[in-house]
Amino acid sequence: MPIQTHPAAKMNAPTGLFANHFLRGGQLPGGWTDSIATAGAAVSFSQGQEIFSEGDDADRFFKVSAGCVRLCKYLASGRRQIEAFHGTGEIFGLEAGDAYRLSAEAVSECTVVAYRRHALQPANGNTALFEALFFHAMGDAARAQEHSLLLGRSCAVEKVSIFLTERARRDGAGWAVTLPMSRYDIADYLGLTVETVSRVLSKLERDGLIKLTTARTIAIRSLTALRSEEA
Amino acid sequence: MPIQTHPAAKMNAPTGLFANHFLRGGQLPGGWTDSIATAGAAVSFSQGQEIFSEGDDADRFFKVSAGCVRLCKYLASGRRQIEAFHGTGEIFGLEAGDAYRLSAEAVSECTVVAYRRHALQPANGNTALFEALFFHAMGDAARAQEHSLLLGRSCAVEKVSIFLTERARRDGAGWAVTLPMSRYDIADYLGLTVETVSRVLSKLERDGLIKLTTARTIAIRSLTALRSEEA
DNA sequence: CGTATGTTTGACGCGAATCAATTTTCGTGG
DNA sequence: CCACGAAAATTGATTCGCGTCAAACATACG
Repeated sequence: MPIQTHPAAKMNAPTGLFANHFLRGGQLPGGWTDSIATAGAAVSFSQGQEIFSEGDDADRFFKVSAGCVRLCKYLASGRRQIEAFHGTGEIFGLEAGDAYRLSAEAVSECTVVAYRRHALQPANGNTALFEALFFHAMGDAARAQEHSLLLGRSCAVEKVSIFLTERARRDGAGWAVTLPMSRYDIADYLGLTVETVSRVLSKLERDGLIKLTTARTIAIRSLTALRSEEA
Repeated sequence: MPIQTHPAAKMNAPTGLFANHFLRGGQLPGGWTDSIATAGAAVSFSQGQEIFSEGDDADRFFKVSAGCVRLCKYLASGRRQIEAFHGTGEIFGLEAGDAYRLSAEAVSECTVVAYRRHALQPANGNTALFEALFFHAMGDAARAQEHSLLLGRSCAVEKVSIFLTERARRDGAGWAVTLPMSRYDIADYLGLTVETVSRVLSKLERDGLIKLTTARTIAIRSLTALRSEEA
């Protein structure tokens, strides 16, 4: 069975300002990076390492060239909320203000390329880049809203099911989903505890919807059934 | 005691593309509307009326000139999640795709002005408008992420407390917070039930943090104490 | 004034968090 | 290559916050 197409991918091209770009979450059209100065060569981070921290001066933004990055926020109580995971080709860390509102950390060993924010100049006639950034911001907002929906109105089984189908759609490798992140990361992304995530995965396996090949590799037995678990 | 300034308002002006605009959530600089064609005069909606529906052709976007609008999504199960409330001066309904991803409804009697999306042309040299839209999108993303944090990692008391302090900050009318929306709306915004919202408000009143003057008017007794209820 | 809608309060049950204990996985050095 | 220790993941027992169900009360509207 083919992986179903995400609703957003079905949209037709709109008119006017909106006629040129259709981007998947966080991505920008190829070649755009040539038009602005980079802050340097690609930088690698080992697993768990911090790329930038909430409150840091947001003078740079990044593109993932390999691996996976998480954007998260820590509360005074020690709780953590992961806002998003960013994989290869996606950009992150572009802020409107002068400080990062979230921290970025390497989920897995990863490589990112940094770009200087002040290199972005709207007056230089590079409307294509400008448009791309605009759509990036719009995509960010859309994904954050989807995330809110997930967090606000779903029970544990629904959350995990949605997470898995979304993952399956992303890496598009058929039924095998490879998770770069830990159960803790998944829990903090879904607003659950590690134990609950683990329990739900076990339940989904007992029900025959998935198979936990290894802890970080999940085979999806029935995407249809899994989707039906989504509210 | 003065209402505390929201962190975002404290940011210093950044450089480059980011040097010109500092906008509160969803707002655009005055006068920008003169530069594009409107779809017509202001339109009024009565309480509860639908402005647009999820899936509708998103050829227009709107600015609230009076009243309050809610953006929400309905799940198949009948559950509803409110993503945001938009008050006077804020714009909403600007989409990257060709269809609205959310429905917009009038929370209170309200008036909005519609603008044609295709009137937005980046090539006409109107970089100021373009920048404004970019920052609008960035602001949308930021607020959606704050919302995620709220939904994912807060208990009922924290959610309501954050909601109230945010409201107090918005209308800035000292200690009296006027709520244009019902308890149902608040509940669906916070990912709670009406009963829980009501119970928490009663508890906050019992504890002396607020005073329920009328159902839709709340006097804040101690903003400090209320803030300490936040996570 | 009566009906509908919105709000509050109470009783109860369920789902997910918490606390606790294994088991598994994985990185590291012998 | 295997042994070891640490971290990750799973599983179980119990608690508790919030949802659900139900009813009383308040407010707005025709």
